[in-house]
Amino acid sequence: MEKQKYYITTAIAYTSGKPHIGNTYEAVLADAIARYKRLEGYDVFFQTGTDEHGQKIELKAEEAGITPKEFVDNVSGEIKNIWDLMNTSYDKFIRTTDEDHEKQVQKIFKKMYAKGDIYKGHYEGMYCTPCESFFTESQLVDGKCPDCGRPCVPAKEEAYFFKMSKYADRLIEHIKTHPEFIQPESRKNEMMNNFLLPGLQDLCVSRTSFKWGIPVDFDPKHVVYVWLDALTNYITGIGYDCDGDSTEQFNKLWPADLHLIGKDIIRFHTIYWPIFLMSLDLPLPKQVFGHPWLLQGDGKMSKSKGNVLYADELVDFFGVDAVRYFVLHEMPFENDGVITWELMVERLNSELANTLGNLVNRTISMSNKYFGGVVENKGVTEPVDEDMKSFVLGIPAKVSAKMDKLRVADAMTEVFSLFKRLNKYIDETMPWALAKEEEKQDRLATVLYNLVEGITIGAALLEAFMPNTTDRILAQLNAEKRDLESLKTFGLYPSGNKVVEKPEILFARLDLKEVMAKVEELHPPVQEEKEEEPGIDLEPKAEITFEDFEKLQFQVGEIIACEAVKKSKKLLCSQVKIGSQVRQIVSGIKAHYTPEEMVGKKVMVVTNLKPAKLAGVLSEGMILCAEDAEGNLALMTPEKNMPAGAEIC
RNA sequence: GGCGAGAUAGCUCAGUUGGCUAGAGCAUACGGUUCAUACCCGUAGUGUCGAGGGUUCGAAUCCCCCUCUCGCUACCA
Repeated sequence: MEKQKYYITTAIAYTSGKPHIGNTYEAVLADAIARYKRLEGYDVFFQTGTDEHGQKIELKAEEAGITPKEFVDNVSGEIKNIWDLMNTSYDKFIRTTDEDHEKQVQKIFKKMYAKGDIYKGHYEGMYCTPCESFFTESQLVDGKCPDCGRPCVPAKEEAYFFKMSKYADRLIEHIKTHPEFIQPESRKNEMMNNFLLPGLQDLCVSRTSFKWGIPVDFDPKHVVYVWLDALTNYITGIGYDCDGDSTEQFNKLWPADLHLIGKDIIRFHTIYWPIFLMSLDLPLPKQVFGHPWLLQGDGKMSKSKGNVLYADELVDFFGVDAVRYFVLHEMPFENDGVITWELMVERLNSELANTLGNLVNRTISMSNKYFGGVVENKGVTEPVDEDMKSFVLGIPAKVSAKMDKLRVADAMTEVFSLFKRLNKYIDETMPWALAKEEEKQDRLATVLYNLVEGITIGAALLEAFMPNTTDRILAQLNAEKRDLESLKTFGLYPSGNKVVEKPEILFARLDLKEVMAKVEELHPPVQEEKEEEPGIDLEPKAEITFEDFEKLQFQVGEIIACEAVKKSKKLLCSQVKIGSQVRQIVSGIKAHYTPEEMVGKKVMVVTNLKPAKLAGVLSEGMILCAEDAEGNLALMTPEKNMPAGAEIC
């Protein structure tokens, strides 16, 4: 019988810099699923890769003084190295700069245009370069990008648009009739309620403001929108051709069984991507899983805080399989996971070193001590054996059930419960006591045989998560790798085999204090932030004349009262004394200042701004703030005491 | 403001269609054991199951209301 196919993908990684452990997690998770499916007998195709176009990369390359291609070659190589270091078993590593991909994207664009799904229009609005996104004026946060908080620049482009609304009903229907399509389910509601049901906007799918992208071949001043470019990797990577000349591989693999992505890009994968596919008359992927993020304990990972964890560094500390274990185990299904040095050391010691490593070690030691390493099934069983055996034989089904639901962390926990059961079996049978009695030698041999067999089964189940560890255990036991089918039988370890003489330590225990000391050395606490504070470069706005500037009126205002705006999450409403009058000003700074803090402050106010209503509250001016790259705000206050109303000029 | 998810042991969480004295892991304490990487095994816990009300013979579970947290989204001059 021909094997059933299973096509799994990760999101392709954006080549703007080195991926941290949170990004690496996705590749490891996909790898665990891919490996498990292979164990189950599927013909698995696992694709990952890098997303390499866009203005952000064009700018980064310019900063680095190299061409965009050189830049992405470097970063893509680095990402591939990390994926390899983590032992991910991808079948294809696609790059969006691959020639065949680029060609195909151009053809796809043309086909959508010919079909009338893409039309030419104009786009006017504010543009955020890092996010590659247009926003309307009203969407901006203090003139900044609502997604990343960085500055936006006004832009008007001739642009191509995709008629999203044309397929919206079909997509809604599909989501309703395929409850498994979007995982976890809570994400489904968000997409439906926020985007689909209110009505989809047409999507701008081309850019003219930069060059580093795939040109629209019939209108070369446009490049294809990066998301249209990136999403299609899932089909171009396996040989899609939109002229109907797709490869056999494509016909076999598509539709994908699982797109594994971060929860932040669910929208692109469950709305835009399916609609693009509909436009191409292709079936939709069976499932999109938006996994949660892996965060570091002391706040979000951030390069400026110096607390970013990278896979290669963690591997230096703990080894590849331990790192795979951490990221897979600490990641729950729906909520973000947290990873800390303390937690990693704790997991390593208690689970990997104590439960698993020590079990293998003591079993091999006893085999050598009592029988010179020869493991023989003498068939002297006792009632306690049955309970252990049925427990061990029950685990594969449990693991399988968890994996079917993509509960990888839970699946791993099941495997470790097997090892715990074997430790208990040792206590139940007390081999050291049997060893002292001449007539119990055959019983002792049977017990040790059962242990070796049990460990062999556990090791086989570990393969998807920690492939190296599986190999190392089996090598020490002189055992063959088992397929899942053979795990239904207890006793397949060849009786009379000899285990290794000296057990190898699988996972060495680590001392938390020593680890922390080393970490400190590598990452000196960044107290003197001021020392090397990186400046922030903004997109330059168009030059204005002095007359333009003179139109603005800035004055010192004293906040005499302040309260939160009831109906809003971000707004504070302040009464600001300016000269003899009091103005009411609403500002989006609730996340940074409490109303109490605001009162008494002297701040910089734009006083001749046209009044407007925010969340139904009148605002007669604007309080000015400075904002850093992470969105932290600081009120602008006069350096010396100045009276309310003083002009700022 | 809209939509959604959640609040259970010190910590992280499980609790399927309402049903026997509410569970697991980690951490803690005590006991056992010595083959092993000072390891393993066992025992013990503590819970107003967020607050209040209701339905029911019976509610962590269903309904109402309140408080708080989180996600997405809108607004954020």
